[in-house]
Amino acid sequence: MFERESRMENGNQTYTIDDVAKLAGVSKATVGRVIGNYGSVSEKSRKKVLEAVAQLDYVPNTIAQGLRSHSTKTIAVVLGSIKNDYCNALVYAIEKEAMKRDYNVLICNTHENLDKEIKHLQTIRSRQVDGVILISVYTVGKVIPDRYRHLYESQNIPMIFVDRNIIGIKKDLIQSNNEQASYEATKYLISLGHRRIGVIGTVAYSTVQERLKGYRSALQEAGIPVDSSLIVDAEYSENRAGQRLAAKLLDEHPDMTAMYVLNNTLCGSVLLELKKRDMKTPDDISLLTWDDDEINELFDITTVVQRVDEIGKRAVNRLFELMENPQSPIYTQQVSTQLVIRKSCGTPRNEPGGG
Amino acid sequence: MFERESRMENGNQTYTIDDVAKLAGVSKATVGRVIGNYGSVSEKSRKKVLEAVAQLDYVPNTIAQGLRSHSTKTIAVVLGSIKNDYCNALVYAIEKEAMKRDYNVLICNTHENLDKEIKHLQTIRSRQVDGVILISVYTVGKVIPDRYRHLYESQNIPMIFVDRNIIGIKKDLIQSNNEQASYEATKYLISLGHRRIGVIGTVAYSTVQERLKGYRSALQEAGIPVDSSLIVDAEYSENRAGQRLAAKLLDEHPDMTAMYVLNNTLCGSVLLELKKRDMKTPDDISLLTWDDDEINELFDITTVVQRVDEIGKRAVNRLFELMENPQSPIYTQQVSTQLVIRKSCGTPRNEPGGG
DNA sequence: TTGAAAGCGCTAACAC
DNA sequence: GTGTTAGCGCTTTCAA
Repeated sequence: MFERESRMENGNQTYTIDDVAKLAGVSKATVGRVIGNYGSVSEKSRKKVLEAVAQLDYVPNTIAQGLRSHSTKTIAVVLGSIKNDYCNALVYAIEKEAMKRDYNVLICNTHENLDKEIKHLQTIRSRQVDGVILISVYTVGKVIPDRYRHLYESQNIPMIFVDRNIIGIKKDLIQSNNEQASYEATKYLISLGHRRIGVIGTVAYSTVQERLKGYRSALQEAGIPVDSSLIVDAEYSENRAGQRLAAKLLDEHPDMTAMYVLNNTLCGSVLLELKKRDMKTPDDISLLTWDDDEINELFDITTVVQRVDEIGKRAVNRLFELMENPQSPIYTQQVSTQLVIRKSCGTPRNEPGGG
Repeated sequence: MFERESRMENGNQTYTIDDVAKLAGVSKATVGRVIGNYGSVSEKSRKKVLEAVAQLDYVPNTIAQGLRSHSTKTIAVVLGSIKNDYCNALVYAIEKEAMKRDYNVLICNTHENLDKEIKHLQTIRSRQVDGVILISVYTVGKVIPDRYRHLYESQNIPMIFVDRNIIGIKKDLIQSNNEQASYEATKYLISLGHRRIGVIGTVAYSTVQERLKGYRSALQEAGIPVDSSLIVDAEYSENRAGQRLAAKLLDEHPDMTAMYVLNNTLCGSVLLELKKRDMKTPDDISLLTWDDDEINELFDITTVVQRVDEIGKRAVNRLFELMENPQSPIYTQQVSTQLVIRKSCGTPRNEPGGG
């Protein structure tokens, strides 16, 4: 009794549902009904409870709620790195949408490292997170070891993939219409007269493969042979891979008239290489990239803009659907992109009028 | 009994400490000792427990641990927006450091909105987070209402400020040596011959005020009068404030020879305005900014570079110190910066040789 | 070195 | 409409 009173007087202490019940003169079940907004409570009781809550500045303990109700009001976002512009904008959108529903977001960077992804997924499980949004490290061709499969296939925690798919794991996937958008971007370059279009991207990811598919079909449709030496693969981890690969393409393919960059992370360093060689777009070379950025506007770079905000929003909404109905059938959502035409693409050099 | 067995067979179920205890043939207290690594356990028991843990792929339930032990292995980062480059890099560093200690990071964007900050701090409290890193919205001059003071002064949850201070709340603060660095950056501009230096920044934040202080003292030291109309204030929320304010300065102060930008968020849009006017650095105007970025390298902009990684690391380490010893005396850490000189600052135009 | 038992703060049955 | 009670899965006394 003494301790209870001393707690009441201590502004730094947090009160429990018992304190509220005692002050309101009702049982803690009734308090629970009021704050949880379920069951039925008389107006009189409700009022007393709300007054007590206000007086004590009572906030229910989410941890205890979670243990009992199996809902922690938390979603986890697992992705390569929040430093990546796409991921960054995605997390921002997710957090914003989650907040609307009073959910919090746990951020897990995998640094594009398999072990870290596994570790995060384990942690998430032990934290009883309500849902997971995953941009997996798993690249096309890599197989998840059996002993970790349960982390990806657990029916307990709803999980959806964003951007990248994992072949062999059936989950909801939300991504841009990569193939179609890439097809159209390539077609745009072709329409300007380009036939030798270099491509830089991290080939192993499903996303990039889809974009490559669109690139190839546009070329084929135009009767242009696909030269695989024009497609260069950037290892994710390499710092300034874009610079090295742009240099490689420029050195080995003097006939190349356009560069098509499939990851935004790479574009900045491609520009560094162009700067080094004092090459300007579109006069010396045409440049088209994915994902918008302030840089793109400053350099007038034509860009395939992804609606990351929309993707994040849909991811959260879909996750909530799955929380309510885990049996909801799996499907893939493709979000449209926009080709923002600026000034970095022109007609091929040395071919005034198509000579 | 039947249910217990069926759980054992279901790969998707998560096991509890009871399952492990049963399988290992010991009490759950002993299991707790092994996985928590405290007390003393015989080698024999330890081995049995570890085998059972491995066999069941048991992971302790963090929620239950948290409820009982009052440690949730979570720290919360509350800041304006993860989209901001500085915050972004900070969160990245924090998460990396936290992971080393098996702590997870809850991300809370305030969108520079007071109500959202309050709400997040309340949520954090109810979540029994172990520590908080805060870049507060509270600007100089604004007073925290009494009813919310406890959120900032609670002795229950260790909290430290990063970057921005809240006057009147005594907490650890980790920030760059803003005043000194700004003094030196300004001195550098003065040494090139500039006397009319325009400043763009979000004045209300303590960080920016410190930088302004350094700016002023450098001018005073050089005997240059401080013209407050050269200092323009960017509201945080305004989109492309940098562009509007750069335009204002350029229009109203034709004698201005250099611009000094105190927030990185503003620099991109300042460049847009320069581009619009077809002005080049350093020929038409000199430009110096805070916080490095790919853009700065591409545009050869001289920059005060903050060691965000170091700030994040220190923040986490200090937070852990405070968790262990909440009585540890409060202090401020200033992290050094580096003035990276590129090509955006030159001698004032129209003054060849100082005419 | 170990186990039994209490209880963290809450929700959900089940009575009344 | 309301209260009592039994746990959620774990840690932590306290005995043995």
